[in-house]
Amino acid sequence: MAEGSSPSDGLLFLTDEQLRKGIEAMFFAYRGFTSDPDRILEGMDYGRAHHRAVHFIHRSPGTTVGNLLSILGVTKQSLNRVLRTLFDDGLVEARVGKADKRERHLFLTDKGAALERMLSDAQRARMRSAYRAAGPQAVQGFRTVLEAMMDPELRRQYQGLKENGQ
Amino acid sequence: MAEGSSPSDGLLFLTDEQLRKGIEAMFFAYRGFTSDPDRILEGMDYGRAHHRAVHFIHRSPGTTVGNLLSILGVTKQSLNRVLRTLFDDGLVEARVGKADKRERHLFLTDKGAALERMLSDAQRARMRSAYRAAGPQAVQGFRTVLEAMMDPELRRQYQGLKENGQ
DNA sequence: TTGGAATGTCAACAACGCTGACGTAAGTTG
DNA sequence: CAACTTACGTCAGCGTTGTTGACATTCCAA
Repeated sequence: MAEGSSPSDGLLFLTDEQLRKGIEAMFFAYRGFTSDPDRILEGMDYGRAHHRAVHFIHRSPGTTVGNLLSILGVTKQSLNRVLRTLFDDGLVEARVGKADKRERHLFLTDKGAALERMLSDAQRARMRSAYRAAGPQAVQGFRTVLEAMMDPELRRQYQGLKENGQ
Repeated sequence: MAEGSSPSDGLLFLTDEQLRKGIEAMFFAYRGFTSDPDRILEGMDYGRAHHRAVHFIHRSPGTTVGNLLSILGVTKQSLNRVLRTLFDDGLVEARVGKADKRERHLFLTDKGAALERMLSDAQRARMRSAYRAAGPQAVQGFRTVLEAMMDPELRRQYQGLKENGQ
């Protein structure tokens, strides 16, 4: 039992202990991932939910409420509460759809775009430094594993964003 | 401007667009990451906070309340609410410290261990399938980037867990 | 015209963060 | 021993963000 005691020795990275470390890495990394925007938003009347809305409206200008709902995976009541404050504060603007007048297309105002920039600058700074420290090959692996971890439905959403992402 | 239009051509993985994709990958992957345990816990009177407590008590049996507080990064009031229900339901047990009687050392009961297993089996299954699909090299990169993304303080916690991790 | 889709809104509630304040037991130090 | 500090518990109150359920409006489509 010197070596080769496991089924097929290239599979040591699939041991429960390795998987557990991956789980904990996700937990701690996600904390870091959200901490910079959270810090910026605290004190303003906004939170993580506002950040997400602003992010995806920036990402896909003109997206509809329903589309945003399916990306964010929350109820319309929950999203609506967030959108209302963003309208009221003049960060987001809704234009009635041309083709389908029931739809409301969402856009950031200049003020909204300014907030989005502040938030995403902070978040990108952390990603950039992590990416730089890890190197391109690690980044490739990072993205591969994350994609494999998504629910198929969410993966489609994610990949959909990629394409129309400018 | 055919190729080589960027400062130093190995750095294309640091463009804003690449970073944005990484950010979105974290967002969607984390949703998948938490969804299986969430599904199991819904209906029981527990939530994500209970899962985290149970996870780290399993991981470091005999850990103290204070230690758990620093790992989870929440207030004692918040943690206490969670621990109380776990005590009441007989999932977690506290033993007064021998050396320092102010400390309470936390352990899972059999019932608690059973819940932990159910939750971590589900979560590991997802990780395992993602790891398998991505391959060992990608997994290596995944872990490297996540570690680089953590706050230094949290990274120490994470690495501390690694060592005493069985 | 009738049904369903897209959206808004009111009300109530739950989970889980937070702060502030107070209490108690037990170590530690002067 | 007295005084301070640490580890923990607890009460009360509050904020964000998620949930259901119910109801209204507008408008596309069959």
